[in-house]
Amino acid sequence: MNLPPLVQSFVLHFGEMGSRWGINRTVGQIYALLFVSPAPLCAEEIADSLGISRSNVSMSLRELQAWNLVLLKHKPDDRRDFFTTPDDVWQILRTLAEERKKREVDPTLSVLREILMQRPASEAERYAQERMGEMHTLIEQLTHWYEDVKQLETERLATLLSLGAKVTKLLEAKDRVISLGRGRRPNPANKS
Amino acid sequence: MNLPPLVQSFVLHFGEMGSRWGINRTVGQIYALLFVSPAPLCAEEIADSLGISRSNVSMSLRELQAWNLVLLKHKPDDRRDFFTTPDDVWQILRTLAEERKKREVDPTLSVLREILMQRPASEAERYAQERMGEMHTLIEQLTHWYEDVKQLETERLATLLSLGAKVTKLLEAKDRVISLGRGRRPNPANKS
DNA sequence: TAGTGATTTCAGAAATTTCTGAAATCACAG
DNA sequence: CTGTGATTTCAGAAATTTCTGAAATCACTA
Repeated sequence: MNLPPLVQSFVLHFGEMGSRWGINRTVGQIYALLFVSPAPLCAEEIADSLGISRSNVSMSLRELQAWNLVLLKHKPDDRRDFFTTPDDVWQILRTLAEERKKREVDPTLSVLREILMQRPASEAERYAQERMGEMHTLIEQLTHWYEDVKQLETERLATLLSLGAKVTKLLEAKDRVISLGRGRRPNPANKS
Repeated sequence: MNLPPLVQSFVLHFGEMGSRWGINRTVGQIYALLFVSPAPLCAEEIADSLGISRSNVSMSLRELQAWNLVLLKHKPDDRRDFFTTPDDVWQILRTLAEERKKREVDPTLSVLREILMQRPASEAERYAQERMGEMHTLIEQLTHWYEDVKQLETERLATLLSLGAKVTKLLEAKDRVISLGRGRRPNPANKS
């Protein structure tokens, strides 16, 4: 591996991290390298910088493309493909969330739904279904929230983040106002 | 594997999923099995149900304990250990979030901070640091938000979830009230 | 159409992870 | 102590994943 020390630490860490997620070491390293490179890199440059085979780079880039995590660029009068990551880290976060949901959450929800449709043939199955129902409900709540907030513009999203738990204070305040103004009982869980 | 069909589907799916995360197939399967079992199971029962070796069960349970994902129970006059998962799925979610943060986010933050302390020795390093700074800022924002909302009682958390993006509406309303009442300009990003 | 360089594919090699059975350890009862 | 059963450890076997080099494919030019 032939990189400036700071970049190398970063790349190595992402390699480690990669294996702790589902993606493998090389994929993590390539992503990290692209992320901190000022200009797009071609496959050969990546292979040289990381000291890995050209074919490994090809396969790993394919993987990153499947995750929508890299952008393909071209230089005039150069047939080679060049790769980068998006500039905006918020955009990267969104992509990551979306892809992980697609790969991890959606299949689980669909398996759960499938199982919950069936009729339990024993007390053991009845109880198992009950538990899966609880899990299903929780995941649905989380994904609904996600589908909702992912629509927000980045600025609003950042605002929401920075408020954190303090929004609950607002909720209380709002409930007071409403109940005061219209004589209704507060019901913070009401969706509409 | 010797399980009721519904349970088996669930267990197999979690095994698959496990490998897509960092944990391995067996660990995922054991967790799934415990989750849907009405009563705590001992190691031997797990080994039999899943058709895996006793020693594999032992190592996998150790792994699950390291994740704080299982509870140890004892029956009177029985020396064996029995295992379950917590009843409350929200509690499970909290544990999962906490442990993943500990293993994935915290080490990354610490590597980033370390690198950002250093003085760049070249333009390439300078740019790389800039990018890592962006990443660091984003992750800090996310973890601050997390540290904040994880304190909430489950009921409030659920309320917050169900509101989703609608809280931004409230923020706008609040800003109007404040600016009206006190003659201040709205500043939704203001933390205090 | 032949030639050139970039890229991909893929069979097998290398590395890593997972799993097992046998032995060791442990905890307790008699 | 000694025996019994539960549990853990760990070296190596088995399985899986990752990586490579050689060959194939592709895209484009002359």
